[in-house]
Amino acid sequence: MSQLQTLDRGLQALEIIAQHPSGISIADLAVRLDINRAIVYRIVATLEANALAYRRQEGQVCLGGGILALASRFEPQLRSIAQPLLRQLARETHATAYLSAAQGEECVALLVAEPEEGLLRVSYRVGSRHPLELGAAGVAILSARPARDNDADEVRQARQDGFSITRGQLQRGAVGVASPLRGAVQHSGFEGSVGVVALDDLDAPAAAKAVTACAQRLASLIS
Amino acid sequence: MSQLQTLDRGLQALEIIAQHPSGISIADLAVRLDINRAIVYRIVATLEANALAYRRQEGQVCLGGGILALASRFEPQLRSIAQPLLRQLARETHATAYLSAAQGEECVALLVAEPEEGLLRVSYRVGSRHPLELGAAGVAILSARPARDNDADEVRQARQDGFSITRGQLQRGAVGVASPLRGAVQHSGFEGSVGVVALDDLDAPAAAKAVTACAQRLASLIS
DNA sequence: GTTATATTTACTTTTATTGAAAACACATGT
DNA sequence: ACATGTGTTTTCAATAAAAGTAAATATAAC
Repeated sequence: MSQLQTLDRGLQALEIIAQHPSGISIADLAVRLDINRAIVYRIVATLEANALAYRRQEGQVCLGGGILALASRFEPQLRSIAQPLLRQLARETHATAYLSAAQGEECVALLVAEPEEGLLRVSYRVGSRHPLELGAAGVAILSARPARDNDADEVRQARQDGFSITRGQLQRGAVGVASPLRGAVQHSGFEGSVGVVALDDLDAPAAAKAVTACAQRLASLIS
Repeated sequence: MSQLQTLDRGLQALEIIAQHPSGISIADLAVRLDINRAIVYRIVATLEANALAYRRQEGQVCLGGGILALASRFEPQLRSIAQPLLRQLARETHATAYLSAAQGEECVALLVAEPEEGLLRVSYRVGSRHPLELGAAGVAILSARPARDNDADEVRQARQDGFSITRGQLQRGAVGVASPLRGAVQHSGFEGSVGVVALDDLDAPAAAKAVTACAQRLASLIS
């Protein structure tokens, strides 16, 4: 399964540019990518031609508006419906709430809402990926699939309970609770779960209740 | 100003994938890009590795969650504040409302809100680009810059009025009204404008009033 | 003016990419 | 079991594309 170096570098560059809201210089970009400056000029020119980057007067390279054009094609209805529910869930549980989806063999965080209060909070970045087997979100998704012989115990348990709880799988000292989106959505091929993540102080039973309720609510809204 | 073919093809592929919410087959993608299937496999593999695409069981290539990770870095506060204002503006004027920004020498549509009612509506796609000199949005942005000798008449006029009106510059039979974001935002290096676009039946004076009010409101909110 | 820095261009070397073909996997039907 | 078709991966030689160096050209800073 070979990949394309040039494309990969370009996408990495895009990622780095995105990490710098006020822009990054070509020179710095070259350092971060560990490649020749001349190459970076060509990469940026190509990104620019596709509206994914642009340059300020000072020469800083910034993320371009084209990225919104792409993102706006991504489940827009889902986002606008889910975001307020997640905010509410974050408030209720005093924890970081998220919506994740299965993509291939991985679990990707699509939307995140952080609680307003609280000194410490576990931040879970949009776009984070990890294997489906790891973490509450992925386990919840697996538990919504038909039972298989090689299912992990956690998955079986989650299938019974309607939600999954994992501790420290993705991050030491973090607890995650998640519940899958069931019903009509599933049949459309979308596999997702709603969950929260917090430090060990999470009131797990209460969170489980809130999370499953939120998942059911969301599933019914998008059916 | 040379570009990189491989990167360009990859980005084109991404764009095409985004246009197909339910996914597109590798074969179709190869046809659309007019390149060998084997290459497309490599492109998709690379996009996949960067979470910008993923494949369903049936093999359809879909837009990946990584795109949200990138987009979430793009002026998130701006978007959440501006979107409701635009919706309101669209309702008031019965026209398609938008927020645009200057990126290099081009004007890019960042956010769009379409009026709910109305049979015909001019749709303006997020991510659309055109020269700053063309269209109400770009003219409005230029009018917020310091006066220059080679400014077009439209720009001078807009600088006086506080808003710009153009007819049929981007699309025959379409009228655009836009007003620049002034104040603190400007000094942060962001150059933007709020506007509406509609068919010739637009009540231009009323729209101009609503648009300038919206621009001022938005500018004050994000200062 | 000088110096420094950023950007583009020119050009050679190298190598990643291409594209065709073949091998492979995996269904579906005969 | 065998053929047929589709989708996917791999192999491999030819080549175009990209890399990287250096030089040329801006552009700004002093």
